[in-house]
Amino acid sequence: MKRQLLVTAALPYANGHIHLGHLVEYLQTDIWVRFQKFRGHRAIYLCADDTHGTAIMIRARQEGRSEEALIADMREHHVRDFAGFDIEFDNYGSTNSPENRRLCGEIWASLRKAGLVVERDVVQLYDVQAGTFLADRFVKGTCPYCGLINQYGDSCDNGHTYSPADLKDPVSTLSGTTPEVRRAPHLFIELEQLHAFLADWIGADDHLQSEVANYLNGHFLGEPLKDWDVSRPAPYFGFEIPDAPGNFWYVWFDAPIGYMASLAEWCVNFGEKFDQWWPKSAADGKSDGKNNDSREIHHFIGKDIQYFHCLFWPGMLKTAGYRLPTKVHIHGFLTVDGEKMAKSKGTFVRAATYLKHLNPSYLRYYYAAKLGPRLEDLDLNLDEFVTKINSDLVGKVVNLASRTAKFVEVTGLSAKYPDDGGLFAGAAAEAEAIAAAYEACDFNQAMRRIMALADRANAYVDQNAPWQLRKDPTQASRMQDVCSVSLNLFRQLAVYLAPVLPRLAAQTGQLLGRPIAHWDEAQSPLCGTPVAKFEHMLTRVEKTQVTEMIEESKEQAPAAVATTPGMPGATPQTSAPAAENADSGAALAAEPLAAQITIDDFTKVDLRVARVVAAEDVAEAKKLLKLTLSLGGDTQRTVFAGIKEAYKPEQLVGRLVVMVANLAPRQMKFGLSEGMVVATGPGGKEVYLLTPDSGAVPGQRVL
RNA sequence: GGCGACGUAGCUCAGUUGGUUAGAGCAAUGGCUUCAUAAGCCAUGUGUCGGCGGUUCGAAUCCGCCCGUCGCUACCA
Repeated sequence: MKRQLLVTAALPYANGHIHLGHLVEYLQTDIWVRFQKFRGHRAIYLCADDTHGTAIMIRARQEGRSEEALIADMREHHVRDFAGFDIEFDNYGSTNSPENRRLCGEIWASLRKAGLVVERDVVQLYDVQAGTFLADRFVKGTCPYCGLINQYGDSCDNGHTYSPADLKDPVSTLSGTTPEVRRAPHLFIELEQLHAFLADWIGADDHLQSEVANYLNGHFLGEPLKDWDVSRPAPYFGFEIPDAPGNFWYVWFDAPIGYMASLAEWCVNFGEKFDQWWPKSAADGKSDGKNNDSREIHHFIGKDIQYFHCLFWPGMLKTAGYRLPTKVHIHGFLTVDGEKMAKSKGTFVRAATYLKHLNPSYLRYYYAAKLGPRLEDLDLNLDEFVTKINSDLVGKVVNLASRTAKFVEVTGLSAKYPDDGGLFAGAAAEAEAIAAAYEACDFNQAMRRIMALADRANAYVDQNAPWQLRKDPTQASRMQDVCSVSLNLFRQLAVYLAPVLPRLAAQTGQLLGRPIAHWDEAQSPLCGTPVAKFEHMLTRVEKTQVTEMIEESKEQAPAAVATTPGMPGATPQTSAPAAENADSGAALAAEPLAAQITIDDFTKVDLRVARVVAAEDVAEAKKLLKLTLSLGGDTQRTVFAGIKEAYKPEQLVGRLVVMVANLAPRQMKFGLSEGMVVATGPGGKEVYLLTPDSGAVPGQRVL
């Protein structure tokens, strides 16, 4: 049966550049779609830039240009990066499009009609000077419960949560002014009304990987679903809600609808009908994805945005009467050499930087060789990357052509396919198993099977030694036969690898005078056709190329920090830690200066030099060390400091630190903390204690 | 602390509806070959399948507990 597949990858946010982490998803999806097309199904690969939201608005302001100019610029970068990796979208749209506005309106209307929308006031801080409401992370102030200063608008570092309106001494990080408390109506979707439906959908028909269904059941469906705040008061870069003037749809509302908008655009461009691809559900309302026709909808996303795609999105589609996704395929994050990508280590590599140093086919193959159907993180091991490309692609696959093609440049392939001991037939018989692996997104299994075939083919060449036959003119036809077998086995591999390595498929078509256009071409050998002059198809990777790429990524780090944590459309690692190794504006940009204070304000904080006289691990705590600090004489303080990941207790004993000595004591699970030590850094392993220069003694005040 | 995933050769991983001596690739070692992008072929080794206990005629595979790693979450910073 010929299937019709609508396939999407998550929409990259227009606030950051594409990097190797994103590419896991776009390549995984590209390979899958190419595979489907190659098998003769109708498939389209849709994507778009995700363009709305506060982060874009603020950044555009900072850069002194319009949001439209900003997103147009980023779009250009994204499109170029994707093309550089042979990622072939059928349509690349934007959430800031008329189609999207229209579809948002339509879906919104059905949510209204279904009685899912409720209005409720939200108390928020308003920056009069900037003329905008402040999201929690744009406000800083003092915790109303514990007096901790410099805290975000929703919760303090001591774990108290509160409304931003309760924050003491609030300051807008946008303007440095004191914001006003304003009340604004927000619109919420009562997702709980769809609870039963969602629980059913999540558990049914293989819509989700089992581990995902499991996670959602455990984390969300066990209790009532919370209302979803989908509106933002002006100003906001997005679409104004037609029946709620002055309010805009929250970016996560219009982002997934962007899939549909991209489809709509594609339909216009190619004269297709929208509802042929994204049909309305049956009249009985059973939009459960298991419709009896051959139309399928597949979303590929990262594990960070499961929540939106597996709860809100099905809920919206269901309510609007659209067909639900056939499957949401969820992948893990990328690590490099076993660790989270880090700008400081140069492992946060932009797509464009990679392309300066390395061939995109390498990454396509490497990811394919590592990707499985499950939600697992994928490790890019740089040494393995080099050996795998060289040994698999160059040593095994391409070598098959390069070691035999030139022997038959003159004669072409044998007129009749020779006896190869069943090798070609055997490899042809693998087609379905390999296809099944691709279909299941088990690319690593597909690659393993293909490489096993490559091994057999190389053994054949070795046993039949065409270079020996060549020396004996009476063996000319035998030699041609052997090379014909070898090249046909090679071509078979190129067919199987075509979804992953489209360039290799094209080159093979060139070499053997016949384009590779369909999966089934692995079923029958070429005979009696000419062979072109062999040209190198893929060069070996040198470790130095990889090293240079990493080095350049280190240098580039400061410029690449613009991404905003946790924003919509986020594919993996858009929320990677900010760079902190260079004197760029990154750290400052990540945390703008607090409002001005007077010297009196400052002297309220009594900072003192203290010596660590004892430090012990708090075994049950993940982050805490228990420090005993001496302020000189008999005065000692116990402080629990969240520096466990960064320091070992024995490293600390004896050293001087700076502590906040007049901080209100705080009862913690493990004891009373009587102050805090001063440190900087983003947290986790990257915490840096402050130390006075030598000469300072405990008890001295820091001013 | 809670939830989840994972833990198989030096490395990356495959393998579980329970069934004979546990696999692949890479790396390593020895040999062969020299057509090929210092490519290829053959041979070889290694594993208490994280640990303990249970179910079973039989467990890497099922169950329980424990340990470790990672993620989310809580507490906390």
